[in-house]
Amino acid sequence: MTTLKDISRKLSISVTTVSRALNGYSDVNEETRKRIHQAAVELNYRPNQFARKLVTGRSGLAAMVLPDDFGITTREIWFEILAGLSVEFAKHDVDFVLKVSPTDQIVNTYQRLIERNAMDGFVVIAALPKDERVSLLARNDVPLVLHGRSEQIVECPVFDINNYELMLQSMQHLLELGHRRIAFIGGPANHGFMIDRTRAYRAALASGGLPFDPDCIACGERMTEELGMVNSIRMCSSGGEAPTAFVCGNTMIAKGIYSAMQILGRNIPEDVSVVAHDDALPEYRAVDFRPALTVTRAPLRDSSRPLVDLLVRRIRGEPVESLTEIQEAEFLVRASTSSIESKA
Amino acid sequence: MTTLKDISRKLSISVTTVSRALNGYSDVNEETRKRIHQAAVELNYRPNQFARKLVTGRSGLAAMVLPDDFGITTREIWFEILAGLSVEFAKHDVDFVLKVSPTDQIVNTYQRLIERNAMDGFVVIAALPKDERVSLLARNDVPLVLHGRSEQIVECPVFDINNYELMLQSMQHLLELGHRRIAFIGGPANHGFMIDRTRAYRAALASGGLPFDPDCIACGERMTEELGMVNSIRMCSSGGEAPTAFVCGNTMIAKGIYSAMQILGRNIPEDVSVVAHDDALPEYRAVDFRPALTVTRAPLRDSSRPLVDLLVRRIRGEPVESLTEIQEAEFLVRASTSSIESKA
DNA sequence: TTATTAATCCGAAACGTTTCGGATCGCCGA
DNA sequence: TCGGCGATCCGAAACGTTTCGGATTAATAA
Repeated sequence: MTTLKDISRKLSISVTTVSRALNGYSDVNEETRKRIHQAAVELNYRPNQFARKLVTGRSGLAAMVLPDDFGITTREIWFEILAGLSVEFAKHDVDFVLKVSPTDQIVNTYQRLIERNAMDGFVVIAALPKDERVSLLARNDVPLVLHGRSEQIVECPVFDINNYELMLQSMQHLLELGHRRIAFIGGPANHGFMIDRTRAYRAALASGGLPFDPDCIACGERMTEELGMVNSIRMCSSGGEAPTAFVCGNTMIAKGIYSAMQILGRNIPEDVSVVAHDDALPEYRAVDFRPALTVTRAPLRDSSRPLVDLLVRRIRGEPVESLTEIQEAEFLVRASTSSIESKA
Repeated sequence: MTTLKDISRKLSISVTTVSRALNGYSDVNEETRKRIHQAAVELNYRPNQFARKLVTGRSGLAAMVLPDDFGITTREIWFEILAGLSVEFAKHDVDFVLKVSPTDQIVNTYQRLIERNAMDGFVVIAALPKDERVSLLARNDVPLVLHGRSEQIVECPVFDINNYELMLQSMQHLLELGHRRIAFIGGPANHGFMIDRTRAYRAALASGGLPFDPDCIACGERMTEELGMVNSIRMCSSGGEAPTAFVCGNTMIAKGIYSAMQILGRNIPEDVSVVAHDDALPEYRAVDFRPALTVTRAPLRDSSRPLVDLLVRRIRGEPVESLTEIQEAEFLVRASTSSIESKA
């Protein structure tokens, strides 16, 4: 392993100057800088990040800790997120460490990690409105980036999609098509994104002069096909008036609804319209649904980069105020929605 | 952050002694050791692993690098492996870093990691008979543990299941039931486990006095439902004699065969028997197949612990000879296999 | 009594960086 | 001639450990 001292010796230049040359300081002659760089590549020099950490305090390590029961989502989605983060972090020369912890031990795990003081920062996914992880990290002044907004006033970078707006779009689309009874099958009620979407759902109903019916909204810890299937069947076969349209928290839920409607003998879009939010894996293409699914789209895959960028910039010391990014979803009208009139 | 010096100051004991006390050296009085330990917990001391690395050379970091196209398996399986490794490594106080790399860049990624000299070791999954990753790591003297045996003579710990034996068991079971035409639908032909299983497949055929028919064996890069479906249909509907039994590389392939047989109107186990190797996720329970699937079982989940143990021991300097672990699979006879006579 | 030994302890160097606070030198303007 | 300045360079300290090679003391053996 070659060190600064090796270069220094070879060139008869002080270690200080070698260090400063390699780190791009201005007080080194352009000519010597060149010689130093050349020697560095010749000797295949790689800075020792541990020595560096000792003096700068930065380790080049970032972590994510996730619950061993997968929390709100599935193995596949987690993997997608992990893989994305890993490659994005690598671009900034930071190593991504993965911690998996029993769900009831998550906060302890964070606590230990903070005490060890080895990570430059954390990415926290699916923030709750009041999130213990977030407050713990913030309290200890360790950088984090949040996916999903948190109610807590906390000084940290945030990346999120505009959940309020995308729900509004879906609803307006359905309202314009003449739907008067629109159901919403979403995700875990306590999560930020669900709160936003629910708010938008109610706002849209109100703007359309429609009442809010608790029977037309369903939440569930896991946003699965099953959730969509079970709840759409319930809504369609209970005593009340059946919905003519469904808005789904994701495409799996939509898939469940597709199956349910087939079972019930109702056609999409003639009898019921379906809209979903699509943040799904590349394989689960909403466009491959039959009929093709109308969606608001904001692929999960696209969130790794902004998340990592924000965290890295935070670690570098950029002021937090500049580190918020809210992404708008695309709205893609396809074949799963149609005007209510066509039913008659 | 509290350091050795803080404890040293508080107790008026030299840093040296504090360090030695905490590391369990014998040349420190039992009484002072107690005082030091107590002070350490009072001050919430956590050793700085970076400083430690600088002098011992060990960082407490282990890594795995995997291809961004998932290689032979799926997101779900990778996640299962990652999660298992993460929790097992945590038990040894090592952080698990995940690297995802474009498939054609894998070796470069390793190269860079080796040069940076930051990882204590690597876990390498699905070893090829001649594996560039393995030889690269071995050549540079960096510890690794192998899942799956490699043909290369290489000094490294290995964990594997006994692929030869489990295939033999499945085949003997089918032979005893009177099957004479047995197909094998497996995985990627170049992988160690497939080589072993194919060898056992042929050996079993030979021991039963049966010919080897290339039409009765199918390999595929990805061990998916589709692979099982497509190949079993092909084997059953081509000109030749249809197999009366299938041995499958995993349970997904078996699932594909189940679907295929349903399409073809053949019953399991009356018309065809099916055996699979089951290393699957907890949810894909072979026992839930209808009819329940006969399997050789060795859950993937159970491999994290031995893998991590072996690697950690290697890093600690144990001699490699003692670091091989071959696990036998269970053989679970269920309802998907039956005697060939029952067909008549 | 003296040499030896065992039990404890410690000073200082080393690991590979970064950075603070100068030092040197040539040149310019006054 | 001299003070000052800009451009380059460097020594030394610091980060928090571990470890080598003793030092000290008291007990034991000769």
